[in-house]
Amino acid sequence: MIVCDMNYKHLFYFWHVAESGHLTQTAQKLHVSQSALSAQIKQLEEWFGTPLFERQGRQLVLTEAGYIARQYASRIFHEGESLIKQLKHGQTSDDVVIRIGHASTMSRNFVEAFINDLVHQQKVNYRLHSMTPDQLFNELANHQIDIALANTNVRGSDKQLWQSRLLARQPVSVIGPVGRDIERLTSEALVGQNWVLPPENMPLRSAFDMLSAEYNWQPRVLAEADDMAMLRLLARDTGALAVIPDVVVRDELTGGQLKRYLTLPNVFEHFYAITLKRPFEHPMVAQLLQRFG
Amino acid sequence: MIVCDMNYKHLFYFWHVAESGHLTQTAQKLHVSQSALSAQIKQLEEWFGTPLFERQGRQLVLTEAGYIARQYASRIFHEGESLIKQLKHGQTSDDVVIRIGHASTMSRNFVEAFINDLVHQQKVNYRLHSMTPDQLFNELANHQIDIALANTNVRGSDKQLWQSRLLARQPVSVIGPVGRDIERLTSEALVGQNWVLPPENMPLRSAFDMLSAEYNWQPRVLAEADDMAMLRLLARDTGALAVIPDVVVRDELTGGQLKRYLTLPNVFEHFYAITLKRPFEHPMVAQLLQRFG
DNA sequence: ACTATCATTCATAAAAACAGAACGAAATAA
DNA sequence: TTATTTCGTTCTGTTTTTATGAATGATAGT
Repeated sequence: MIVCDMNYKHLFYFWHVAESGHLTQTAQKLHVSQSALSAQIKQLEEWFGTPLFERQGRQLVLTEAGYIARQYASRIFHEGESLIKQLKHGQTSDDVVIRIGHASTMSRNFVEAFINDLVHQQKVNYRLHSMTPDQLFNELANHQIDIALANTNVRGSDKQLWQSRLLARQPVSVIGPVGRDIERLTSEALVGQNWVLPPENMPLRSAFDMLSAEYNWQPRVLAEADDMAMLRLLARDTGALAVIPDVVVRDELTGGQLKRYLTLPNVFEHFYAITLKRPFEHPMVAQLLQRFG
Repeated sequence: MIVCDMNYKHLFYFWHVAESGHLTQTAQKLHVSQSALSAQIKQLEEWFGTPLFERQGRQLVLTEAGYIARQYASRIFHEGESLIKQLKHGQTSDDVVIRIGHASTMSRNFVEAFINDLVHQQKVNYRLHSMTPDQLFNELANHQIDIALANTNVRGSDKQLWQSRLLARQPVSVIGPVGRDIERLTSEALVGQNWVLPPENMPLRSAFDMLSAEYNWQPRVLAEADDMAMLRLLARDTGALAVIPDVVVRDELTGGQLKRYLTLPNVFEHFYAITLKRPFEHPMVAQLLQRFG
C-alpha cells in the first residue's frame, strides 16, 4: 500500500515556478505572496532531502532532481486537469484515448491486427505500452491501461476481478529457410539442423519437446528467445529451423523469404485480451472486444 | 495556463477510500479519523459539483463520476509514487521507460523500424502514443512523451525549445496492382485509371499535382487519405494506383501483391525525430538518436 | 555606487485539517 | 421483534498548516 505524505500543493507551486523560472512572476499569477512560494518550495526540498533549484544569484535554475520532479509534476497536474475538465466542467474529452498494454514478447503482427480494427474506424488516440506480464496486470489494476493483450491467461486466484477473453488461437509451425527437405520430425530429416526455439518455460517449447521426445530425438539448439520479434529475426537471419506461431512471420511467409515446413499438431499460441471488470465500461474497449468476439 | 484549485489531499483521501470501499478501514490505515476523511471527501464532492459516492445504507459505492475520478487519481498518485521513489529514496527505476509519440498518419513500418532498434537491445519499456501533430507538440512540451516522430518538421517560431532531426528521406512512388503497363505520367498510359492520393494539404500531393499539371493531365481521384495505414489498405484493396512512400507498402512490394511503377523524381517523404532541448537528457532517447544519426 | 529587482526570513494572522464526542441509520444477532 | 454492533455523518473546539507583509540580503543593470 502506498503511504504518501508528499504535499501535492507544494509540488504544484514548485511546478509552476519550475515552468516559468521566476518566483515573483509565478506568485502574481497564482495570486499568492512570494514568501509563501519560497517557503513551501523550501519545505518540499527538505522533504525530498535534495535541492530542486540551484540559487544562481537571484535566479532559480532547476537541478537534475528538479528537472525530474518537473517532469513528473507536469504529468501529474495534466492528469489532474483532465479530471477537472471532465468532472467539474462536464467536458467529455474530445478525442477518446485508449491505452493498450501488451506483453513485450508478443507478436507485433498480432498487436497491429488488433489495433488496426480501431485505428481506421474513428479519430481515436491509441497508446501501446509494451511490458512484462507482471507489469501488465499491475498497470491494469492501476488503471494505467484499459486493456491488456497477453499470450498467457490470468491465474485463477483472484479471477473475479479480471475478465479474460480468448482473441485468437494461432497455429505453431516449424519454419525455416526455403529449400530444405523436411516433412516429419524424424531424425533422418533433421540431422545436422540447427534450431531456434522458445525458452523452456513457455508452453510452446514444452509442446515441441514432447513431440521431439516422442520421436526419440534431441534438437541442436542454436538460440532461445521468448520475444516473438526476436524469434522472427533469428528465424530470418540464422538459417536455422524455428518453432514459431505462423502470424509472427506472416510477411516472410507470404514474401517467400521463409517457408513453413510443418505445423505442430494440436499446438497453439493463444492470445488473450484481459480487462478489469468495471462498473462503467470504456466505450472503445467494449467496441474492440465486441468486434473481436 | 492551468489554474488549479483542486485539493490533491482531498483527492488522495478519496482515492484510498474508493480503492477499499470502506471509510473506517481507510481511516485506520492512513492514521486519521473517520470524521476527517468524511469531511474532506464531502468537500471534494462539493467542489466537483457532483457526488463521487452513492451512500447505500452505510456503504460507499462509487458513482460513475467517482469511478472516473478514481482512475485519474490512480494514475496521478502512482506517478507521484514514482517521483518519491526516485527523488526521496534515490531508487533509479529498474526498467527504463521511453515514451514515443508519433503522428497517427505515419507509416507504422517506419515507426516499427525506429523502435526495433531499441527493443532488441535491452530490457526497455516502450510506449507508443499515436496522435495528431498538434497533440504531439503539446505532449512533448508537457513531458508526456520523450520523443516525437513526425512527417512534418517544427515551425520556426519557437524553434529554440525544440530539437529536430531528420531521420530518413523516403522516396515516393506510384504504386498499384501488378500487371499494369505504366512507365510515365502521360495521359495515354493513364487513361481510365483510378487514383488513391494523399489530401491536398500534404506536400506529397502538391508534388504529385505539379507533376500531373506538367503533363497537362487530371487524375481521376477515387479516394484521399492522410493516414499512411489507410493509404496502404486502399492501395492494396481497390485496384487503383496510389501515390505512397515506398516504406508504407514495403511488405506488399516484396511479397508481390503490389508493384512500384515509377518513382516520383525529387519527391520525398521526410521523417523527423523531435525532442525538447533538455538540460538533462533521457538516456534512451540519446541512444536512439545516436544510432539513427 | 546607486537603484531596482528578486528571493529569503521572520513574526503574525487566517485558514485548513484534525480528533473526539454525539448522532443516526443500517446490518447483525438474540 | 428488540438489542447491539458497525459504520458514516455532523458538530465543536483544538492543533497544524498555510499565507501575508514587512524586513533583510543579495545581485544585475545603470
